Amino acid sequence: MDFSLIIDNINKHISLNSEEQDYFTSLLEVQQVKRRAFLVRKGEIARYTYFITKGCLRNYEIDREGTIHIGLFAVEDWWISDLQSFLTQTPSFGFVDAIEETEVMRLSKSNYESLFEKVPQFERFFRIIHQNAFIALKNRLIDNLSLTAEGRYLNFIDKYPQFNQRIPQKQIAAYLGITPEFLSMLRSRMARRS
Amino acid sequence: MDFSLIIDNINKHISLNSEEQDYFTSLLEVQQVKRRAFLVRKGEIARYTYFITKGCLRNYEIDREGTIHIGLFAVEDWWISDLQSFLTQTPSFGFVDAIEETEVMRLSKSNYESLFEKVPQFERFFRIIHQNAFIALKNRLIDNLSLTAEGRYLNFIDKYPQFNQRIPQKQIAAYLGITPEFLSMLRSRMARRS
DNA sequence: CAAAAAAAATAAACTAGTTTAAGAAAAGCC
DNA sequence: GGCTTTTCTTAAACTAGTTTATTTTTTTTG
Repeated sequence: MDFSLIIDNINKHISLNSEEQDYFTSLLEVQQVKRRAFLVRKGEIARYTYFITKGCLRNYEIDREGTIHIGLFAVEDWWISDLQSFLTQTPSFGFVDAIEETEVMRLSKSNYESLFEKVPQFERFFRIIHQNAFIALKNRLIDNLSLTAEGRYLNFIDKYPQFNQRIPQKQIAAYLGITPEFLSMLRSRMARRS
Repeated sequence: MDFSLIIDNINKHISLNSEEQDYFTSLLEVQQVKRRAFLVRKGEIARYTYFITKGCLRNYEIDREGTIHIGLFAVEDWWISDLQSFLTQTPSFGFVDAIEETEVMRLSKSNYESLFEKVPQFERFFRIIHQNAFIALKNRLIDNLSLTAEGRYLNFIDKYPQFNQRIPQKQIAAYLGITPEFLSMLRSRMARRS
């Protein structure tokens, strides 16, 4: 089993000795996720948080009108779950599913808690991960308030070029909060101008 | 000095003995904040996190066009700071200022850290506070994507009736991401209909 | 590889929200 | 208490983004 990606990810923020690394990896389970398969469904409790070793997942919610709103796209080297549900162990309001054939390493809530007890440095690690999620969310909120659809799209391409390649436009539109038709129009307008 | 409000706030999530309570309150400093005075300015490092005992504060950012975008309003019994700046001790992107004459109890970053060492339960307390901030932010993002301006306003009144009373409409409009003119129009339309 | 299904493009009619400008009301201030 | 500044209202012209419908292209699947 190849843990190098996840170990490197951890070591970006904390320093583990090999014993701690081994303990950590012993808590992980590998899971293959088929395209369109769900890792978390609305109403279920998110039992795991997931680290992506290959592929692409999304976290989204469906509103009263049935419209999809995307909270997060995640690719290799990212952590994803329905954070609210995972952290509070209450039923999820959203879904997590696979946009592509994906491989994840999952960590259960109980193992996550044990990890904090045995290797307290992980408190710091996950605090940083969650802080970064908060900061990203806040920046996105400000962007949504301050930029036009075109500005948000340019921003998205610039910030996440890797997503722009692999994620269907329809979903990028949902992420940006516009209709796919309008995104299509923006793209053709931008192509015409350049 | 009356610490009952802040002690009650803490005891909603954790249980402290009186020694721990005393240690905690010994780390606090009381500060009076005049209307329009700043607690955090863009470019400065947020040295404190603030608990409001009286009054109303806001956290906001100014975009490239000079438009104000409000991240958070907070009244009595709420914690506020520029979280990104406070937690990472890096220069703030936003401001925190007073909408009314306000009194806060502030906790410095270094005392915040000491608190974790001496009373580890506070790790849990602030984890919950930050989790709740994350959840609120995410819900707001989804609301911004899924509701019309009118829906967001109704939602706002319903969720924060106390804010609707004390906060100028102009600022509510900034929070909702619409112009004050449009909010005024919405209000008169709503009044006409009911 | 062909058929079916899903995604993307185009375009016209429409609507939610902005902009600009001017006047009325309310709040802050010697 | 009156003067100044800020906030709120109203309304008309405008623009960004939606809706609906049709066609084309791409992807999926047997």
